[in-house]
Amino acid sequence: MRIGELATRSGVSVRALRYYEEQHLLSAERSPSGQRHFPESAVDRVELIQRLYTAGLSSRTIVDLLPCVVDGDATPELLDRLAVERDRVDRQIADLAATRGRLDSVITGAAENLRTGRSCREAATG
Amino acid sequence: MRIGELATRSGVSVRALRYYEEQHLLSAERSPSGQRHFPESAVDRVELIQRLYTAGLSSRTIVDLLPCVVDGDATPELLDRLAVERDRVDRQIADLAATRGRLDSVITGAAENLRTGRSCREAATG
DNA sequence: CTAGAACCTGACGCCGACGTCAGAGGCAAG
DNA sequence: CTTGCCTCTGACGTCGGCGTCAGGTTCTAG
Repeated sequence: MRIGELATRSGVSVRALRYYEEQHLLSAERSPSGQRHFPESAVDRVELIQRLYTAGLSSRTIVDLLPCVVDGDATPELLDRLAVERDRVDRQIADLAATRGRLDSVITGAAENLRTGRSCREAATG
Repeated sequence: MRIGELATRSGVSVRALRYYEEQHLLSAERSPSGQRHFPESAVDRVELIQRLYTAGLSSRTIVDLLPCVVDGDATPELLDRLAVERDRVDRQIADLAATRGRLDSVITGAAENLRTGRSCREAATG
């Protein structure tokens, strides 16, 4: 498929796809006129890339790990880097969970204050 | 305390602290000579700010929500924004958990391939 | 054949959370 | 007094993941 279709199907911009190719995250056949042609599998691959991006991995890291993630093909060194990233994601999740808890208790408390018709500040001074 | 001490105690750079003040995330008394002086409570506050940053909130959002988070003082509108952010964090956690699972199974699979002394690629071609 | 959509390659713009450098005070110790 | 560290205010630099514009080619529908 051409780049426009891949863009709509994977939900990312055409510009982003070109960027991914530039970063060697994605490869494409070229038609004689120079247009990119992607296989069906590119849709999944782009979604995977997005997933890794949102997990905080950089292009550099992703390009190193992708062969391993896609093919299951790894060296001990790659395995290490994968474990490092997984652990980072673990810490990130724990951190977010703590923040979520904090936000939640703030929401609960503030909602309670609203319901009882007074803020903590007012409660303190009055 | 002065800015250097706050920096070492909260684990962020002096530059970052000045930036936080500039963004109205932090306020400081000034000595006659212009040096900032922070109360003890600033340490916790900086850690809270860091927590919210790493949860993906922007300075703009944090500055709006901080009074609420710190004082429990909220309007219905603020409560909405808090809930929006909490839900975003929820989705982020779910997303990360999925990615973590993916990474983990890749690691397991690749480790298995290494242990059995062959890659998937080799397994496919031989 | 032609209009318009889709595609191409540069190349500059952007944004946020700082890093970093410059140049100039301030402050405790010997 | 001076040495040396801390602090100050600008102000420009950075980096990553694109957005966006320019100027040109290519594909497709009528």
